[in-house]
Amino acid sequence: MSGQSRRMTRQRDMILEEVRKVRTHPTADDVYEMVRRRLPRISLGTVYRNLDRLSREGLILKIEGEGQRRYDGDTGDHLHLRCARCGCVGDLPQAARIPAEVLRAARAVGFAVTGCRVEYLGLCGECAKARSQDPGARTREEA
Amino acid sequence: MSGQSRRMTRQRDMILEEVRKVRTHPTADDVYEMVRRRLPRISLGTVYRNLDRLSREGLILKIEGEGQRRYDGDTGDHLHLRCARCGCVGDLPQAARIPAEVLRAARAVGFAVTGCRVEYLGLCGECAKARSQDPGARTREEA
DNA sequence: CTAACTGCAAACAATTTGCATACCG
DNA sequence: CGGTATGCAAATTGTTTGCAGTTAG
Repeated sequence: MSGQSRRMTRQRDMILEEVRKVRTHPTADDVYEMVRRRLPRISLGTVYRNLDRLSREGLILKIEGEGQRRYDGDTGDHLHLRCARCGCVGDLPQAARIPAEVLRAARAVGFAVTGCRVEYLGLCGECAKARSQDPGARTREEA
Repeated sequence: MSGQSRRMTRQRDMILEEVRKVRTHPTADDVYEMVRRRLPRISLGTVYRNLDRLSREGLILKIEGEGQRRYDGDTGDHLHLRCARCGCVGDLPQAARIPAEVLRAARAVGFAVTGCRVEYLGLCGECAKARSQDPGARTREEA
Protein backbone atom coordinates (compact mmCIF):
# COMPACT_ATOMS: atom_id res chain seq x y z
CA MET A 1 0.00 0.00 0.00
CA SER A 2 3.00 2.32 0.25
CA GLY A 3 4.09 4.43 -2.67
CA GLN A 4 7.33 3.14 -4.11
CA SER A 5 8.70 6.18 -5.81
CA ARG A 6 11.59 4.92 -7.85
CA ARG A 7 12.95 7.96 -9.48
CA MET A 8 11.82 11.54 -9.39
CA THR A 9 11.59 13.25 -12.73
CA ARG A 10 10.96 16.81 -13.65
CA GLN A 11 7.76 15.90 -15.48
CA ARG A 12 6.24 13.91 -12.64
CA ASP A 13 7.12 16.62 -10.19
CA MET A 14 5.56 19.27 -12.35
CA ILE A 15 2.42 17.23 -13.00
CA LEU A 16 1.86 16.70 -9.30
CA GLU A 17 2.50 20.36 -8.63
CA GLU A 18 0.04 21.52 -11.27
CA VAL A 19 -2.69 19.12 -10.21
CA ARG A 20 -2.29 20.25 -6.63
CA LYS A 21 -2.33 23.86 -7.63
CA VAL A 22 -5.88 23.85 -8.95
CA ARG A 23 -9.17 22.77 -7.48
CA THR A 24 -10.85 22.20 -10.84
CA HIS A 25 -10.43 18.42 -11.06
CA PRO A 26 -8.68 18.59 -14.41
CA THR A 27 -8.78 15.94 -17.10
CA ALA A 28 -5.56 14.45 -18.43
CA ASP A 29 -5.80 16.88 -21.27
CA ASP A 30 -6.19 19.84 -18.97
CA VAL A 31 -3.12 18.75 -17.06
CA TYR A 32 -1.26 18.32 -20.31
CA GLU A 33 -2.03 21.91 -21.26
CA MET A 34 -1.13 23.19 -17.82
CA VAL A 35 2.19 21.43 -17.68
CA ARG A 36 3.00 22.18 -21.27
CA ARG A 37 3.27 25.84 -20.52
CA ARG A 38 6.35 25.09 -18.47
CA LEU A 39 7.58 21.92 -20.14
CA PRO A 40 6.76 22.40 -23.81
CA ARG A 41 8.16 19.06 -24.91
CA ILE A 42 6.20 16.86 -22.52
CA SER A 43 3.93 14.32 -24.16
CA LEU A 44 0.36 13.42 -23.39
CA GLY A 45 1.43 9.82 -22.88
CA THR A 46 3.77 10.85 -20.10
CA VAL A 47 0.99 12.83 -18.49
CA TYR A 48 -1.28 9.80 -18.52
CA ARG A 49 1.43 7.52 -17.21
CA ASN A 50 2.24 9.82 -14.35
CA LEU A 51 -1.29 10.71 -13.39
CA ASP A 52 -1.96 7.02 -13.20
CA ARG A 53 1.08 6.38 -11.15
CA LEU A 54 0.53 9.28 -8.80
CA SER A 55 -2.99 8.09 -8.14
CA ARG A 56 -1.78 4.56 -7.53
CA GLU A 57 0.67 5.96 -5.02
CA GLY A 58 -2.15 7.83 -3.37
CA LEU A 59 -0.70 11.27 -4.03
CA ILE A 60 -3.70 12.34 -6.06
CA LEU A 61 -7.23 11.04 -6.66
CA LYS A 62 -8.61 9.54 -9.80
CA ILE A 63 -12.22 10.47 -10.41
CA GLU A 64 -14.03 8.03 -12.66
CA GLY A 65 -17.58 8.55 -13.75
CA GLU A 66 -19.33 10.35 -16.54
CA GLY A 67 -17.13 10.60 -19.61
CA GLN A 68 -13.60 11.80 -19.25
CA ARG A 69 -11.59 10.76 -16.25
CA ARG A 70 -10.58 13.56 -13.91
CA TYR A 71 -7.94 13.98 -11.26
CA ASP A 72 -7.94 15.65 -7.89
CA GLY A 73 -4.90 16.93 -6.08
CA ASP A 74 -6.74 17.03 -2.78
CA THR A 75 -6.67 13.60 -1.19
CA GLY A 76 -8.41 14.73 1.96
CA ASP A 77 -11.78 13.24 2.83
CA HIS A 78 -14.41 15.02 0.80
CA LEU A 79 -17.25 14.39 -1.63
CA HIS A 80 -17.73 15.42 -5.20
CA LEU A 81 -20.51 17.32 -6.87
CA ARG A 82 -20.96 16.56 -10.52
CA CYS A 83 -22.90 18.91 -12.76
CA ALA A 84 -25.26 17.02 -15.02
CA ARG A 85 -25.07 19.77 -17.59
CA CYS A 86 -21.46 20.80 -18.04
CA GLY A 87 -19.84 17.83 -16.35
CA CYS A 88 -17.70 19.91 -14.04
CA VAL A 89 -16.80 18.55 -10.63
CA GLY A 90 -16.93 20.52 -7.41
CA ASP A 91 -15.93 19.66 -3.87
CA LEU A 92 -17.91 19.27 -0.71
CA PRO A 93 -15.94 19.21 2.54
CA GLN A 94 -17.69 16.20 3.92
CA ALA A 95 -16.47 12.75 4.85
CA ALA A 96 -17.70 9.81 2.81
CA ARG A 97 -18.51 7.36 5.52
CA ILE A 98 -19.57 3.79 4.91
CA PRO A 99 -22.69 3.08 6.99
CA ALA A 100 -22.44 0.07 9.28
CA GLU A 101 -25.55 -1.47 7.74
CA VAL A 102 -23.95 -1.36 4.33
CA LEU A 103 -20.85 -3.11 5.59
CA ARG A 104 -23.02 -5.74 7.21
CA ALA A 105 -25.29 -6.24 4.23
CA ALA A 106 -22.36 -6.48 1.85
CA ARG A 107 -20.60 -9.02 4.00
CA ALA A 108 -23.77 -11.08 3.97
CA VAL A 109 -23.50 -11.22 0.19
CA GLY A 110 -19.87 -12.25 0.35
CA PHE A 111 -18.48 -8.90 -0.64
CA ALA A 112 -15.65 -7.26 1.27
CA VAL A 113 -16.14 -3.51 1.12
CA THR A 114 -12.94 -1.50 1.26
CA GLY A 115 -14.03 1.87 0.04
CA CYS A 116 -16.72 3.85 -1.61
CA ARG A 117 -17.18 6.24 -4.44
CA VAL A 118 -19.85 8.84 -3.82
CA GLU A 119 -20.80 11.55 -6.19
CA TYR A 120 -23.72 13.89 -5.87
CA LEU A 121 -25.31 14.91 -9.11
CA GLY A 122 -27.11 18.11 -9.94
CA LEU A 123 -26.50 21.48 -11.48
CA CYS A 124 -23.65 23.82 -10.71
CA GLY A 125 -24.45 27.48 -10.14
CA GLU A 126 -23.61 28.61 -13.66
CA CYS A 127 -25.59 25.88 -15.30
CA ALA A 128 -28.59 26.41 -13.09
CA LYS A 129 -28.57 30.02 -14.22
CA ALA A 130 -28.08 29.19 -17.89
CA ARG A 131 -30.80 26.62 -17.53
CA SER A 132 -33.36 29.10 -16.26
CA GLN A 133 -32.56 31.38 -19.18
CA ASP A 134 -32.76 28.63 -21.75
CA PRO A 135 -35.08 25.98 -20.38
CA GLY A 136 -34.85 24.09 -23.64
CA ALA A 137 -31.24 23.17 -23.12
CA ARG A 138 -30.45 19.59 -22.36
CA THR A 139 -28.39 18.14 -19.58
CA ARG A 140 -25.80 15.53 -20.43
CA GLU A 141 -28.05 12.80 -19.19
CA GLU A 142 -30.79 13.92 -21.48
CA ALA A 143 -28.64 14.75 -24.46
CA MET B 1 -39.23 13.48 -16.32
CA SER B 2 -41.69 11.39 -18.30
CA GLY B 3 -40.49 9.09 -21.01
CA GLN B 4 -41.65 10.16 -24.45
CA SER B 5 -41.70 6.87 -26.28
CA ARG B 6 -42.25 7.69 -29.91
CA ARG B 7 -42.39 4.38 -31.61
CA MET B 8 -41.94 0.93 -30.26
CA THR B 9 -39.62 -1.28 -32.21
CA ARG B 10 -38.82 -4.92 -31.93
CA GLN B 11 -35.18 -4.20 -31.12
CA ARG B 12 -35.91 -1.73 -28.33
CA ASP B 13 -38.43 -4.08 -26.84
CA MET B 14 -36.03 -6.97 -26.92
CA ILE B 15 -33.16 -4.96 -25.50
CA LEU B 16 -35.24 -3.86 -22.57
CA GLU B 17 -36.45 -7.40 -22.02
CA GLU B 18 -32.96 -8.84 -22.03
CA VAL B 19 -31.52 -6.21 -19.73
CA ARG B 20 -34.35 -6.82 -17.29
CA LYS B 21 -33.91 -10.54 -17.47
CA VAL B 22 -30.44 -10.57 -15.95
CA ARG B 23 -29.01 -9.15 -12.79
CA THR B 24 -25.45 -9.05 -14.07
CA HIS B 25 -25.29 -5.37 -15.02
CA PRO B 26 -24.25 -6.11 -18.59
CA THR B 27 -22.14 -3.89 -20.80
CA ALA B 28 -23.43 -2.74 -24.18
CA ASP B 29 -21.49 -5.57 -25.72
CA ASP B 30 -23.03 -8.13 -23.41
CA VAL B 31 -26.46 -6.86 -24.31
CA TYR B 32 -25.55 -7.00 -27.97
CA GLU B 33 -24.62 -10.67 -27.63
CA MET B 34 -27.74 -11.45 -25.64
CA VAL B 35 -30.10 -9.80 -28.08
CA ARG B 36 -28.25 -11.10 -31.10
CA ARG B 37 -29.25 -14.64 -30.27
CA ARG B 38 -32.80 -13.67 -31.05
CA LEU B 39 -32.31 -10.83 -33.49
CA PRO B 40 -29.23 -11.82 -35.47
CA ARG B 41 -29.19 -8.76 -37.66
CA ILE B 42 -29.26 -6.15 -34.92
CA SER B 43 -26.32 -3.79 -34.86
CA LEU B 44 -24.20 -2.67 -31.96
CA GLY B 45 -25.03 0.93 -32.81
CA THR B 46 -28.70 0.25 -32.31
CA VAL B 47 -27.96 -1.37 -28.98
CA TYR B 48 -26.07 1.70 -27.85
CA ARG B 49 -28.76 4.05 -29.09
CA ASN B 50 -31.50 2.18 -27.33
CA LEU B 51 -29.69 1.57 -24.09
CA ASP B 52 -29.04 5.26 -23.98
CA ARG B 53 -32.61 6.08 -24.72
CA LEU B 54 -34.06 3.59 -22.28
CA SER B 55 -31.88 4.99 -19.55
CA ARG B 56 -32.93 8.52 -20.43
CA GLU B 57 -36.52 7.44 -20.15
CA GLY B 58 -35.76 5.94 -16.79
CA LEU B 59 -36.59 2.39 -17.78
CA ILE B 60 -33.12 1.14 -17.00
CA LEU B 61 -30.08 2.46 -15.15
CA LYS B 62 -26.80 3.52 -16.61
CA ILE B 63 -23.84 2.65 -14.43
CA GLU B 64 -20.80 4.76 -15.12
CA GLY B 65 -17.50 4.28 -13.39
CA GLU B 66 -14.44 2.16 -13.91
CA GLY B 67 -13.95 1.31 -17.57
CA GLN B 68 -16.84 0.03 -19.59
CA ARG B 69 -20.28 1.43 -18.96
CA ARG B 70 -22.85 -0.99 -17.61
CA TYR B 71 -26.63 -1.09 -17.52
CA ASP B 72 -29.08 -2.24 -14.90
CA GLY B 73 -32.62 -3.35 -15.55
CA ASP B 74 -33.57 -2.89 -11.94
CA THR B 75 -34.45 0.74 -11.32
CA GLY B 76 -35.48 0.15 -7.74
CA ASP B 77 -33.55 1.91 -5.01
CA HIS B 78 -30.39 -0.02 -4.36
CA LEU B 79 -26.63 0.36 -4.20
CA HIS B 80 -23.86 -1.18 -6.23
CA LEU B 81 -20.86 -3.16 -5.19
CA ARG B 82 -17.95 -2.94 -7.55
CA CYS B 83 -15.17 -5.51 -7.42
CA ALA B 84 -11.78 -3.86 -7.66
CA ARG B 85 -10.31 -7.00 -9.17
CA CYS B 86 -12.68 -8.27 -11.85
CA GLY B 87 -14.78 -5.16 -12.23
CA CYS B 88 -18.08 -6.97 -11.79
CA VAL B 89 -20.99 -5.13 -10.24
CA GLY B 90 -23.28 -6.58 -7.60
CA ASP B 91 -26.39 -5.25 -5.92
CA LEU B 92 -27.12 -4.26 -2.39
CA PRO B 93 -30.78 -3.81 -1.46
CA GLN B 94 -30.27 -0.53 0.29
CA ALA B 95 -31.54 2.94 -0.38
CA ALA B 96 -29.06 5.59 -1.41
CA ARG B 97 -30.19 8.47 0.68
CA ILE B 98 -28.81 11.97 0.43
CA PRO B 99 -27.99 13.20 3.93
CA ALA B 100 -29.58 16.50 4.88
CA GLU B 101 -26.19 17.99 5.72
CA VAL B 102 -24.99 17.25 2.24
CA LEU B 103 -27.99 18.95 0.70
CA ARG B 104 -27.40 21.93 2.90
CA ALA B 105 -23.66 22.13 2.32
CA ALA B 106 -24.12 21.79 -1.43
CA ARG B 107 -26.71 24.51 -1.56
CA ALA B 108 -24.31 26.76 0.30
CA VAL B 109 -21.86 26.29 -2.57
CA GLY B 110 -24.54 27.07 -5.11
CA PHE B 111 -25.04 23.53 -6.25
CA ALA B 112 -28.49 22.00 -6.61
CA VAL B 113 -28.24 18.32 -5.77
CA THR B 114 -30.75 16.15 -7.55
CA GLY B 115 -29.31 12.70 -7.12
CA CYS B 116 -26.33 10.68 -6.13
CA ARG B 117 -24.18 7.94 -7.44
CA VAL B 118 -22.87 5.63 -4.77
CA GLU B 119 -20.69 2.67 -5.37
CA TYR B 120 -18.99 0.58 -2.75
CA LEU B 121 -15.68 -0.85 -3.79
CA GLY B 122 -14.06 -4.03 -2.62
CA LEU B 123 -13.66 -7.65 -3.61
CA CYS B 124 -16.41 -9.97 -4.68
CA GLY B 125 -16.50 -13.45 -3.18
CA GLU B 126 -14.72 -15.16 -6.06
CA CYS B 127 -11.99 -12.61 -6.27
CA ALA B 128 -11.42 -12.64 -2.54
CA LYS B 129 -10.90 -16.38 -2.77
CA ALA B 130 -8.68 -16.17 -5.83
CA ARG B 131 -6.77 -13.43 -4.07
CA SER B 132 -5.99 -15.55 -1.05
CA GLN B 133 -4.68 -18.30 -3.29
CA ASP B 134 -2.57 -15.95 -5.36
CA PRO B 135 -1.68 -13.00 -3.19
CA GLY B 136 0.57 -11.65 -5.88
CA ALA B 137 -2.30 -10.82 -8.18
CA ARG B 138 -3.09 -7.20 -8.69
CA THR B 139 -6.37 -5.41 -8.41
CA ARG B 140 -7.45 -3.11 -11.18
CA GLU B 141 -6.52 -0.08 -9.17
CA GLU B 142 -3.03 -1.36 -8.64
CA ALA B 143 -2.51 -2.74 -12.12
C1' DC C 1 26.63 2.73 -16.22
C1' DT C 2 21.91 1.16 -16.51
C1' DA C 3 17.37 0.69 -15.34
C1' DA C 4 13.62 3.67 -15.31
C1' DC C 5 11.43 7.26 -17.76
C1' DT C 6 10.44 10.09 -21.69
C1' DG C 7 8.64 11.65 -26.42
C1' DC C 8 6.48 10.22 -30.30
C1' DA C 9 3.46 7.88 -32.94
C1' DA C 10 0.86 4.12 -33.73
C1' DA C 11 -2.55 0.95 -31.66
C1' DC C 12 -6.74 0.22 -29.04
C1' DA C 13 -11.22 0.10 -27.07
C1' DA C 14 -15.50 2.09 -26.31
C1' DT C 15 -18.86 4.88 -28.04
C1' DT C 16 -20.89 7.94 -31.51
C1' DT C 17 -22.42 9.37 -35.98
C1' DG C 18 -23.80 9.82 -41.16
C1' DC C 19 -26.38 7.93 -44.43
C1' DA C 20 -29.30 5.02 -47.25
C1' DT C 21 -32.87 1.72 -46.28
C1' DA C 22 -36.63 -0.47 -43.65
C1' DC C 23 -40.56 -0.13 -40.92
C1' DC C 24 -44.18 1.73 -37.51
C1' DG C 25 -48.36 4.02 -37.05
C1' DC D 1 -47.28 8.18 -46.78
C1' DG D 2 -43.91 10.61 -43.59
C1' DG D 3 -41.02 10.44 -40.50
C1' DT D 4 -38.45 7.50 -37.04
C1' DA D 5 -35.39 3.91 -36.20
C1' DT D 6 -32.27 0.61 -38.08
C1' DG D 7 -27.96 -1.58 -40.10
C1' DC D 8 -23.60 -0.79 -41.55
C1' DA D 9 -19.38 1.27 -41.56
C1' DA D 10 -16.57 4.96 -40.86
C1' DA D 11 -15.30 8.50 -37.54
C1' DT D 12 -14.30 10.18 -32.87
C1' DT D 13 -12.64 10.26 -28.41
C1' DG D 14 -10.06 8.93 -24.59
C1' DT D 15 -6.44 6.10 -23.17
C1' DT D 16 -2.71 2.75 -23.67
C1' DT D 17 1.49 0.87 -25.57
C1' DG D 18 6.03 -0.20 -28.20
C1' DC D 19 10.21 1.50 -29.03
C1' DA D 20 14.41 4.13 -29.46
C1' DG D 21 16.61 7.78 -27.26
C1' DT D 22 17.29 10.34 -22.60
C1' DT D 23 18.24 10.86 -17.85
C1' DA D 24 18.40 10.30 -12.75
C1' DG D 25 20.91 8.13 -9.27
